[in-house]
Amino acid sequence: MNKLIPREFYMSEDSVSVARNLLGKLLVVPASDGTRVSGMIVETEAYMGITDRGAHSFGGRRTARNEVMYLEGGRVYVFFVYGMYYQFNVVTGPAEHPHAVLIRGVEPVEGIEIMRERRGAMKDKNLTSGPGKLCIAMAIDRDLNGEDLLGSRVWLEEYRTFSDDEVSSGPRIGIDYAGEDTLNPWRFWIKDNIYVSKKKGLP
DNA sequence: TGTCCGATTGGT
DNA sequence: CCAATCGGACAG
Repeated sequence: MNKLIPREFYMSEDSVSVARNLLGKLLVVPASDGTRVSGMIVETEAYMGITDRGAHSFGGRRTARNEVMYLEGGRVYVFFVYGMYYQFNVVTGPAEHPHAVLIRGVEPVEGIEIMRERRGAMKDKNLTSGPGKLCIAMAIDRDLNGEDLLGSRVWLEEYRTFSDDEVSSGPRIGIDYAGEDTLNPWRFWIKDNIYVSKKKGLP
């Protein structure tokens, strides 16, 4: 067990497939005392580089914020948004190929008590069911930006796999400004899992 | 330097 | 439905 995901997994240029295959992987971010805090990935979105109007790297945009998107696959891209939330991404593909996969939901596996403390008086179903929520629960912030997923501060492990009939896909969330790219089915999630983020207004 | 707005969330 | 809350991107 505890099988580390190797570099090759992240190096694929097919970021949509990587997003699909990240489902079921275990995201591990040890607490400061070394305690394992982890969650199984249940929802992802692919951001497809310079041709994707929804991506920070659209049009070749390259700034201090998104610089790590241009590194080789297997790096962590963390950014801050809405004045209060962080978002955790996995960089994919070779260097100078600024694709990434946003992790939008995880199911708590280890260290759930620590997650509860970090999230305050929230019901368990709200601990990690959204990209901002899981960053709070797993103590992911700006400090992890650029970190290597083959290092010792944050990494992914094999955990379990899901067949295609257990997985759904559809348009990404919160990118209404992306024009013709808004409707691309680049979001993936595990059917019926309660840690998939809830879109406002849906059951 | 000034303005606009966001890969969200939680409460009304 | 909407406020919170502030850094990044870009215009000037």
